[in-house]
Amino acid sequence: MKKQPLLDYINKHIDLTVEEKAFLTSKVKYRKYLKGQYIVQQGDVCKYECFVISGCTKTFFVDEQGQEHIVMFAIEDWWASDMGSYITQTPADFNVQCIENTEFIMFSYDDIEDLYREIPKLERFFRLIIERAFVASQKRLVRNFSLSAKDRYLYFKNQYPKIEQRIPQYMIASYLGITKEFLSKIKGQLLLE
Amino acid sequence: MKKQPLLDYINKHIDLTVEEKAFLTSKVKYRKYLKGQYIVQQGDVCKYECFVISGCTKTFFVDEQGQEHIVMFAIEDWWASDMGSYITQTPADFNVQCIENTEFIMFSYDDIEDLYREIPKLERFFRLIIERAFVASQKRLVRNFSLSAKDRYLYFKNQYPKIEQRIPQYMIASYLGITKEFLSKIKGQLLLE
DNA sequence: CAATAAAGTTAAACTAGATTAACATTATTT
DNA sequence: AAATAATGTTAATCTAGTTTAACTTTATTG
Repeated sequence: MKKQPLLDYINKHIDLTVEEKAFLTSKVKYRKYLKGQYIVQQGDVCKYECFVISGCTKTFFVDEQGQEHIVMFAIEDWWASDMGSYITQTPADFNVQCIENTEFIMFSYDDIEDLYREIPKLERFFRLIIERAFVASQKRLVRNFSLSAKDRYLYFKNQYPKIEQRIPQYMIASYLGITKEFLSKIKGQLLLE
Repeated sequence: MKKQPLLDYINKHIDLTVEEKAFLTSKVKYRKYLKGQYIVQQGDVCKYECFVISGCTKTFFVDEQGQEHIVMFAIEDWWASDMGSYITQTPADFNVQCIENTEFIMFSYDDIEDLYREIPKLERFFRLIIERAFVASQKRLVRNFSLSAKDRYLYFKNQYPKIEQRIPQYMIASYLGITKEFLSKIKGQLLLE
């Protein structure tokens, strides 16, 4: 069943009964998007938290100078959304776009409170997930302050070898907060070492 | 009662019964620290999530070159800890130090699961708190990528006027990810505008 | 398979912010 | 009130990373 990967993932954090699993799967929806399609657009209200079954997304925003900044990537077993927009139901700061054909399980804002009511354990589940996401975000902040562009690249390469392989280099540069030209230079330097 | 500010704060997010409030207050501890004292030290395991009743803390880490980087400040109604260390009970990346005499309500790691068991609503409470913290962290990441040092300073000044007033300038520079000399220059430039 | 678009490279000129170091001001302690 | 420590300023020099622009390589499409 298409929703199985979500159940497996949840199962790592909390135990659900058969009935709870049934209720959960009845309340979330499976959907496929094509490469290039948007899940959320800057300015729209984000209606879904999306669990990635397969494929890959980028979350980015476009600044006043028209420059694109990639905030995160999401692959299998990650979450994609503009959480700020989702939790407050206000216009999104970010875009979420599929950079491969991507399958999701989507948690609608309209249904999530029903889910929490029927399955209070999900509060714990999402607390655990978001705790980890917060910690990762803090650590990334720290790396951006304390590491050079080269070291940030090496960290990324080492930490997410799978992601590095399937994503164009200019997007990695954007994620690292540097220009594609400079990343190209860094890679050149690393080859000579 | 010293723990009242915590109850008021929690009350903004969830409703607790009289018994729940009693249980909660029995399980958390009030404590005062002096300016300069540490709540967590880099390398130690973080045992507490600390709610600030009064005073101010800085969360920072020291990099390999011995440079201090301030990750966040916490004043009244904020939380201070190394959440990464707390949730995984592994050595902390960060220090949390009081930069004023500071009063806390402390949630011990050893008691928190009891609290969740007795008061499941607290799972929701902490989920809501951490969602917001995560969103704030993401937005800060974005500002660091897309704004100049000057604009980051102006944002900080505008967003946290109370914090700016009570904290030495060199700490603000550290929080913004710039040197104290450069912040001084920025402030000089702003006076001429 | 030719044509076009997308992605990556190279190098010169430039800039935001760091570094260093000397000095000024403000708190704190004795 | 003098002495010391903490904080803040100024200016010259330096550097990591940007910008611009021309070019190359790799994918995609008609």
